[in-house]
Amino acid sequence: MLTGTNLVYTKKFNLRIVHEVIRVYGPLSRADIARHTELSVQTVSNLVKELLGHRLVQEGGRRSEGRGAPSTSLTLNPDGAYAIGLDLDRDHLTGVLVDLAGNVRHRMNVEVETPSPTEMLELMCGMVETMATRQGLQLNEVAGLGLGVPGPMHRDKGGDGYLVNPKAFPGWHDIPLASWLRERLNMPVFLENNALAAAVGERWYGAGRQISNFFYIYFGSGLGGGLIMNGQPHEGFTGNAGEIGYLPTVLSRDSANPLTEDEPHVGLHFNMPRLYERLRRGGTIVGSLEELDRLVLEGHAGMLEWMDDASDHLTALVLAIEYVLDPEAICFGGRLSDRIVGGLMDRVARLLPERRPRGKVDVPRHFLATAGADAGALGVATLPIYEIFAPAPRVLLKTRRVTSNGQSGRHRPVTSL
Amino acid sequence: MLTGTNLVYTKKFNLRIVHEVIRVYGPLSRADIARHTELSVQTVSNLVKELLGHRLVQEGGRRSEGRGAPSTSLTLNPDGAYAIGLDLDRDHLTGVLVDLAGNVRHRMNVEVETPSPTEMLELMCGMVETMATRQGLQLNEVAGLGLGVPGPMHRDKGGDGYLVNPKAFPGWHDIPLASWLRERLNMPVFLENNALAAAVGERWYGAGRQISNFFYIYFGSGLGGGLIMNGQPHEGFTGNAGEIGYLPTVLSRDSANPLTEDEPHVGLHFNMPRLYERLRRGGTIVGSLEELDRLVLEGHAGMLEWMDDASDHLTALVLAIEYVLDPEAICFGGRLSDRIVGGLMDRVARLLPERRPRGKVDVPRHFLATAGADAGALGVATLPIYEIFAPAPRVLLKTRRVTSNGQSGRHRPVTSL
DNA sequence: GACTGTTATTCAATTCGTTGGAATAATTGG
DNA sequence: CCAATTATTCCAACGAATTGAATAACAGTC
Repeated sequence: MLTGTNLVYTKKFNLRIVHEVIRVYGPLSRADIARHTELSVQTVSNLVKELLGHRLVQEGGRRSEGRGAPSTSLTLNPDGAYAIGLDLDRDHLTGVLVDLAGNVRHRMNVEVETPSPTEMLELMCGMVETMATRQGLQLNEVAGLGLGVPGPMHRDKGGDGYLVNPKAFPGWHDIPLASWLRERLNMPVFLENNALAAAVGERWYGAGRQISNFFYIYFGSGLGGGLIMNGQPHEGFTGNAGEIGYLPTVLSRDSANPLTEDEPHVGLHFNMPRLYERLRRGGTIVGSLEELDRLVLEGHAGMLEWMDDASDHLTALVLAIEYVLDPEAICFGGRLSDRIVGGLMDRVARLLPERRPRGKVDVPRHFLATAGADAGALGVATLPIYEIFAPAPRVLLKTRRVTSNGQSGRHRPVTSL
Repeated sequence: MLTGTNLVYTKKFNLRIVHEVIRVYGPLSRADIARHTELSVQTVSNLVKELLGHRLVQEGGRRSEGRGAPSTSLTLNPDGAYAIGLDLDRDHLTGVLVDLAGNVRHRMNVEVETPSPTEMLELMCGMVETMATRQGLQLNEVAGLGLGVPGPMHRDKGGDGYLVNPKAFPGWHDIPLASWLRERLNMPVFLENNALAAAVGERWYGAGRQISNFFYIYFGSGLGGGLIMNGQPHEGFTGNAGEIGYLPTVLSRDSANPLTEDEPHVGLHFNMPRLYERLRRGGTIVGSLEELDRLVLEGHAGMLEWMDDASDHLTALVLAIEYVLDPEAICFGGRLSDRIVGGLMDRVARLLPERRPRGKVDVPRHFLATAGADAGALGVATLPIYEIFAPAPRVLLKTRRVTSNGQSGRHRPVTSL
């Protein structure tokens, strides 16, 4: 826990910092990097040479600005590493293969319905192998696999996560999906709440690159949330931080509505099957997110009504987040279309001022996620990348705890920063 | 922001780690420290020698366990450093002088009533000088001054905090109290929300030493909260993280109780002046926290009724904290007596199970703060100590940003780890 | 009581990444 | 064409952690 450090770890960290600075602010020259990192130019030169050797960065053309020697610009090499992300939800499995620059090189999508764990394992392995093959990669050339699941989840001692969602995934209790996949694919596997994964993706490739404290409100087939603090994903003690969907609708019992079994928590208002049912009662038969988007575009009354109701609850959640966490920003995204998410954001923005108990001067700003509907899959795909490259403070410490990804013996790490 | 590091910072950090390990797990031998920190025994020996030179640690007797050479035990030297904390609230100003081991060596308390900023400045400087003199210290031998104020607050560009509380502190708008004190006393000054300060105190000296993720619910003359994440205090983007008192009582508007101007946020149920008024309406005249404690001891019906009401709202807040943050524990403390806080905790523990929407397996545990009624003052006093000794990840980085404490030119730092 | 294995601590030499200064190269501005 | 400026690399040096050896002190065993 309270471990020291030494110059070996210093180098590991500085390598990651140089990589990170290029990723976030690039293209950059060696001198630029030195200014950003406050490292000496000599040190930067050495570190860059090493990154070039690993083919993680590449030299661009020489560019001269003002007088002085022209600088050689450095950018990340997109083909420096690949990772695969699988986003599992109650109705679908989406897979993406991304490169180091965050480009989605391949994408697959399958509709599913209450699959059994073993069926799902086969489906997942098939997807991973198919996408790797398409990219012309051996499995051991893939940096790792990220797997996003709808929360809540449970973590065992080794840090591996298990689904805890008896309603959407009956028969999945205590299924060690991550271990299975590691065994089969022989690569690092990261199982994570898809909301937090989406937040990591936004932090890594989206608007979150410049924001180190934000909350991500994730609209999947339910409502989830992920938390980035000090630039790092925050899982919480049991891995369920940000599970705002489970907050009771009515916080105090002495209010006039008593708690009913039917409507206990906010998330139910964002449950897609329930929304379909609600629309069906109004005479509109839909069953997919695309159709919902079309309804909004057409100005469907029942759908707009739902958005009003939903944003009312959403406003409450935003308030809770504001006061408990005081983040710099709140990001809205997920699998719902940008039109729907944007509509909810507009409504929340209108409701918020009158709901804040007293005039706050500094309020977090809201922004729409940049990743679009594949935010979840892209997010989990970044988890292996993040593990390898992120300049987390942890990298500096000697703590050699067993990581949760637990790469088994045979896997040769793609890179060893 | 994304700065590198080098071996100078490595040493600074390792020095702090050794100090911290002794503080938390001590007394420890050099060999013990090496095992904890994963540093080599030689490195530890060198670092300990340096700490001994600074008189920050001291050698105890030699102790032999089993075979082998006996080890010399090391403990912190309580007199290695002193700091002063002032806890300001609407009705009082409490000051403590603490040593490095967290012992309160001197304590002062003054009742106040809507003081002007200049009056308060004089009062504070007087307290600081009095306590320093009693301890036989020059002002420049004090590591620093921590100042706790009831939130919310506002931070300027330089990181200095300003009170934003027009009701309890009229005429204090835009008063740079921290700068004034720095100017007058010529020592580092840290202005912080007293709830967060109490959390830091609990983390540093109390049960929080072993817990690195917890939320501190602070009962002052209002309701506040402080957040420790990854062992570090979390201020939030505007310095107001944890201000749970400002959450609306009823989260969703479509509930049967509409929002009234009179009862908008949860904190009002924990507002002491309002509690006094409530008891007065019931025929009981009290005006201090000690009297409230006595009422509970005597089983006063109105007071017990308030505790029932209050814990109902508290339960809601605990739920919000559980789901947004997922901390390891929640700490209850502040200026209310342990009897009252304990009573509230008991009631919350009874209410919680039936209010959680569905069966959670891992729930944060609750514990009573160890510091007692002076938690706030003790907490702020630890802020300067924390700044000097805490092995925060930041210490490892080259970022030489202007710190918020902003020690001016003349002050010679007590120690330079 | 001498011997052996174990543990704590320090001394001396080594290692390794960062650093500072000097050197080289390329470009702009006058 | 020359001076100033900027980017980059070569080289020697520094400093902190590390490794290995040495010393010391103790418990248990024969």
